[in-house]
Amino acid sequence: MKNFKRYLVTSALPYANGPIHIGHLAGVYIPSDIYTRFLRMKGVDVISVCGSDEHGVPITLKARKEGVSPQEIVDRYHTINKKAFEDFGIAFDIYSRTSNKVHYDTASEFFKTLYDKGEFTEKSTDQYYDEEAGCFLADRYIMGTCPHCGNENAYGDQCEKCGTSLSPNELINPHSTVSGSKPVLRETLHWYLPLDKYEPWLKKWILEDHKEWKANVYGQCKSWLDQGLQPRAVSRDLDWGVPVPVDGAKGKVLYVWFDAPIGYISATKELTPDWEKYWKDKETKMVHFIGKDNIVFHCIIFPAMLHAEGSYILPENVPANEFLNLENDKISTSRNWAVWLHEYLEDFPGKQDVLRYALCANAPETKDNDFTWKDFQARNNNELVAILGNFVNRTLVLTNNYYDGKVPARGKTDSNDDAVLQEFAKIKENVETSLETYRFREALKEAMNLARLGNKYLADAEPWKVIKTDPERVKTIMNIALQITANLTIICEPFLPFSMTRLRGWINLNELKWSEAGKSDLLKAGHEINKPGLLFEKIEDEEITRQIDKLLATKKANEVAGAKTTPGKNAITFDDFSRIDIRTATILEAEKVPKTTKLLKLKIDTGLDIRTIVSGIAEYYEPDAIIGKQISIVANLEPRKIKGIESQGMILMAEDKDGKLVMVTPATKVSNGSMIK
RNA sequence: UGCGGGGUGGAGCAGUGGUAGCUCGUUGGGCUCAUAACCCAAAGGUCGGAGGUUCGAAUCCUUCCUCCGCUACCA
Repeated sequence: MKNFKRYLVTSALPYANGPIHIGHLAGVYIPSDIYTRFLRMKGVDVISVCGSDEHGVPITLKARKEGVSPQEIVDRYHTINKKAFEDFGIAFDIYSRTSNKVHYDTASEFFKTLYDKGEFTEKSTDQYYDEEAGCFLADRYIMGTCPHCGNENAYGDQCEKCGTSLSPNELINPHSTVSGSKPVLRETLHWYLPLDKYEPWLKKWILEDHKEWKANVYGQCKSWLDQGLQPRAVSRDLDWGVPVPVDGAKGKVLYVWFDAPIGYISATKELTPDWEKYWKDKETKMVHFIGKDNIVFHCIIFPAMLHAEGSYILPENVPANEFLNLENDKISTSRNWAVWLHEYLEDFPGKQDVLRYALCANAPETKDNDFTWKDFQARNNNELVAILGNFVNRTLVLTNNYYDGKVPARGKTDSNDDAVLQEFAKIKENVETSLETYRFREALKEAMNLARLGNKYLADAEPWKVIKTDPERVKTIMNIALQITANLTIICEPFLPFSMTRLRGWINLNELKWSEAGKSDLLKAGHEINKPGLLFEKIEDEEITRQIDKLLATKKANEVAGAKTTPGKNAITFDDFSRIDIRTATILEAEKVPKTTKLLKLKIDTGLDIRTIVSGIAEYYEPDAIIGKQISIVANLEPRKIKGIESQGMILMAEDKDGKLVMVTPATKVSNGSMIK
């Protein structure tokens, strides 16, 4: 493995439109923090940079909704998030932001360099413009009727009802979700980064030179590269962001994904005048910690930008994590389905390490994982308290009881003692190897093995028994137990910095370098220790129940909030209405359409005829259960082929606020083909 | 539809060709210094299904099922 002179660790810039939750922590910031702390302890030159990502459309929309300026929004969340990181001991050297001047200058200059080198291509396109709001609309902010399934709430990029991907101009009756008005097409000029041009270079750099990247990262990159890269726009029509530094580019800003990663550079600039040695010296190892949604940006687009610019180094590794779920459900900011850092600390003051431990032990390193409060409790009670806390406690209590808090001298060791002492170095080695290969879960488990070793040692040596027959021997035993404790303060420091600080206080030990780990004379004979407290406390069921109740309350609140009925539609004439042929019918046969989750193929009696209708209700109705049911249908809807089956009409369903579909059935049985009017 | 990542004892994970491991939980025993914590032992898996390659497969190939992503900058 290549030896580097210094390290540059970056952590994904959190988007400043909401607070930080446990998913962010588990996916990005805990691993990056452990990694950074480990490197610092090794005494290598390392800086860790992060900051708020403060541009982009969602922030402007949030601002518009609240009637404040975008700056106010980002100020709010920048402050909250910066504090949350500090509170959890996430040890960035700098937590910057992309709305500050250094960043504007850096991003602007970066763009200018590429522009001057002729790296960009320019292209004019027609895009939807919202005249009322005075802005261009991203695909996502246009809604309309899906041309395929008739869903009236299809987005400009995709219809969630039938799953087809769309482009905004396919939508029938498009309207802006910003103002509600009908958008118009307007021509606009943008700059593109020709990713296709860098494709061969990227292929070699990733697929050949970085086979060691994590499977999820490498696979994702390979998939993109194999499919062929397209030029990507680097500018947007928006008044919030870094202005495009080119004449005639008024009203245009750098697209967020272009400016955000440059935030790493500007943060470094803000931190140190020596920033260039971290970014431009081949002796620097750069590592990006991110979540899986960011893989493409950090592995393909940003490296392509850096490569095009020419003077920058590239990331050595991009250890992306998968996602963390919460109690079996996706974490969601908008649905408030999350554990927010600031709220956690209100409920569990001083227990940062417990969360750090639980999240690291259960980090989504290879696949999505689930965070449950029960698991959190078990990790705390069965591992932190029972194994680590307990070992420390029994060692310190015994030392205080037997030797009045003075470290006893070690006498002659027996073979078991020697075996234990030799384990130190092995454990240190294991932790180190795991950390260097970004396997944090494993590293943590290895670190805990030191405490396990300690417990076993005490159980085997039984000092509380031996003290009655051979007090000299006990001095050796306790000396060794204390050396294990001292080693713990080093080995566990990257993972549990708050607790290890307390532990060092109890044994009167300064923070030691990583290289001291593995030694068996960290505490000299006669060294005095203090009265210990409890390193970790048991978490009772009631506290866990309270958290779960809190989440259940959120779920309820969401349902109430979601209960808002869809806004009414524009008036139509009676003539419009009478053109629709709605009538009753009875289901004769029903079967699932193979290889689909939602579709049922139904044979129905409409009174006029027997016909086939394909309907997306399979998630709510079992085929067998609905045979014989009377329903309402639109009989004169243009036939459509769905999954190769011609569907002749549509079944009327009432859609509940949670998306649940319910049949519209006549209150009492009527003859098939009865008109509904 | 396609592509990427998963599917291993009750839970969470490791294991990429050679007798299936770890942590937690469970059961039994031991110990009593310790926050009923600790130590020992045991039970528990035909490694998502099917087919194939091989002397031999969780591990390679084919196919199917299933979860999560790639599509709302939400890590």
